[in-house]
Amino acid sequence: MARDLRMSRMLHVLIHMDRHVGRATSEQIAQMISTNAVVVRRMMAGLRERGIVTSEKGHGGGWQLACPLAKISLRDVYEAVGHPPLFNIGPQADHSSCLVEQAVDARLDATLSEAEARLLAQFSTITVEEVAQDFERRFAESGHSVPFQWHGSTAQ
Amino acid sequence: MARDLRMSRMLHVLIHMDRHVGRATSEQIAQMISTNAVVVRRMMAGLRERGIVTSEKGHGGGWQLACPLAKISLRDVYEAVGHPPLFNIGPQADHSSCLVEQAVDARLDATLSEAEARLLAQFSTITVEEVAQDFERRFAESGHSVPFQWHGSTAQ
DNA sequence: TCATATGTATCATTAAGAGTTACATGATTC
DNA sequence: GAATCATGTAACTCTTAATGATACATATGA
Repeated sequence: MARDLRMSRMLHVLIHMDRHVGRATSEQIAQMISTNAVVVRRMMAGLRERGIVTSEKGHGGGWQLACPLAKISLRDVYEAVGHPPLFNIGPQADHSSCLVEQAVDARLDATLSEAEARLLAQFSTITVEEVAQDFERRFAESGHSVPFQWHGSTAQ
Repeated sequence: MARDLRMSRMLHVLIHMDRHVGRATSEQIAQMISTNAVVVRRMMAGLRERGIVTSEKGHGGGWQLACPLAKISLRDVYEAVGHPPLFNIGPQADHSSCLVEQAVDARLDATLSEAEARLLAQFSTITVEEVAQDFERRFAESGHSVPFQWHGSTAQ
C-alpha cells in the first residue's frame, strides 16, 4: 500500500484526546481518523505498552492519556507504533556474493542509517505538546467557532 | 512490495559496466542483477534520458556508459530512476478539514522535507566512482581471483 | 444477566514495486 | 531483402506490507 500512516494518525488522536475528548472508545477514535475500531486498537496497543495511554474494558471504558503531551516526543510515538521502516528506498535485504553489490549496499546502508539517526534525533526534539500548540495557532487564525470536526462529531 | 530497489540495482549495473563488461544487452544485465530484461530496460531508460548511458538496437547493440563514473552522483542515479518516494512514513496525501490533522501533517511534512533535502544533498556528494573504489578495496582484501560473479558469468 | 468495550485471530482489500508476456520497431548480418 | 538480434513499450500478473473488516473471546459495569 501507500505510506505507513500510523505515526501521523496516532499524533492526531493524542492531541484530540488531550484537548477535546478526554476518554474515548475505539469506535469514537476510529471516527476521528476515518478508519475501523480494530485498526485503532492495534495502533493504540503500542501506545499502551509504552505507557502513553491506558485502556479499560466494559461500561464507561475506553482509552485515556496516561501522561501530558509535553512528555511525549514524536520519536516516542514512532517507536510506539512499531518503528516501521523509515525509508522506501534501499538495497535488497539478503546479502549477495557479488562484491560490487556488497559495496553498493554498504554505501547505501551507511548513508541511509546516518539519515535515519538524524531524523530520529529530530523526532526526539519535538513533543506532541508543540504540535498541539501548532494546532491552536491554526485555530486562533482560522476564526472557526469549533476547533474539531470529524464524521459524526456534531451529530452526537 | 518491499522497498524500491532501483537505485541500488542501477548503481550495481553502472559499476559492472565500467569496470567489467563495457557494453551489455538488457538480457546480460538482467542476469547480473537477477531479474528480467524488461525490468532492466525500464530502469535503464531513465538513465539514458539523463545522459548516463546510451542504447543501440540490433546486432551488437545494447547499453553503454556515456560518461565516467566520477561524473555521476548517487543523486543523479536517484533522479534517473524516477525519484521514487524516499520515505515509508508520513501523513495522508489528501488534505483534511480537521485543523488538528492539518497541524500534525504540516509538522511531519516539514520534518520529513528537511530530512529529505539533507539526504539528497548527501547523495550529491557521493560519486559512483567512489562506490566503485569501495568495491575494489573489498576485492583486494578478499583474495578472490575473479572480481565478478553472477548467474552465468562463468559458464559463458 | 445483559450490554459494553477491549483483545485478538483471521481473512479481504489496496497500492506500488517487480516480474512476465507479447509484439512492434529498428539495426546488423547474410 | 530476409533473418536475426536487440531495444521500446503496452498490458497484464505476482508479491508484499499496510489497511480494512468480520468474528468471537474476555472482562467490566449497570
